[in-house]
Amino acid sequence: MYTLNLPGFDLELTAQSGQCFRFDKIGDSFSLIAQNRHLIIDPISLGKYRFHCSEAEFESIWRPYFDLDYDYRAIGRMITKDCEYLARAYAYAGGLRILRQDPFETLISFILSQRKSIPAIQSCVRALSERFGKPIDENNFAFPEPETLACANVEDLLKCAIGYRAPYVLESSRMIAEGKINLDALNQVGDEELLNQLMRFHGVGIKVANCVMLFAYHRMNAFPIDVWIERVLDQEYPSGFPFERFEGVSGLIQQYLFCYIRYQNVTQPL
DNA sequence: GCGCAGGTAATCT
DNA sequence: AGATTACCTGCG
Repeated sequence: MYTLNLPGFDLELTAQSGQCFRFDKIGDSFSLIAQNRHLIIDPISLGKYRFHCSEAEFESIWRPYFDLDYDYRAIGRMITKDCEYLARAYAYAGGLRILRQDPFETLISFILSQRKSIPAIQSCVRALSERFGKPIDENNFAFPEPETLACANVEDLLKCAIGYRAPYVLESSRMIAEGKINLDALNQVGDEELLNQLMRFHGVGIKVANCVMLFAYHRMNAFPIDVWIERVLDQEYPSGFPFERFEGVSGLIQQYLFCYIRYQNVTQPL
């Protein structure tokens, strides 16, 4: 157990932000499968958390995973009062952190995400892990390796309710297993090249590629545009969003806007 | 039974 | 280039 203060960090918001599909809320606590581990986190009070792991594990694994050393205050200073809508979004979602997730898991998860709700994506990812992943403990399974999915039968994949995305998952896994694309090597390339390389995967378009860039490669300027963000841009920025003003961190802005519009939709649905 | 949910690729014009 | 359409599956 390791309890500490992490001022400004909002675990609940981060867990339900849609960037990661392996959080479960159990009572007041959160269960997470990542890094080939299973982690329980108890919120104690505002900005204070108890991690069910050693201090050493927290510092070496989870502090980087939760991106706790990135300076999120800098972007807060960029969002001034004249930003109006964005300032409100930031007031709500400023505690969000961009997780540093595994590229393969992120790639496959977002290939699955098309035409699916978040709960449906979660259940698909869990099914894939239970069927093809390495057991971590009695009830929890790591996300499968590319080599395992590359050898899977289509029927077994279809049992995970992934439907027409099965060939996408299979082919992408094969490309990686065969070394046609090296996901680790992509850490070294620039944003534009990374986008192009990711879009070589069948089933990966501009939106999914940007999600992988932001959530797995921590490219803070990647700006995924889905139906929700499209609505925000249409309704709140009819004359265009000032991307130049947030050059380098527009992906974070996207996350604030995304969480805020979804929150509004939950609390006061149309 | 029908329409839609955090899209993509193929196939039009 | 831009618009249209089919597509697995689960849920209301």
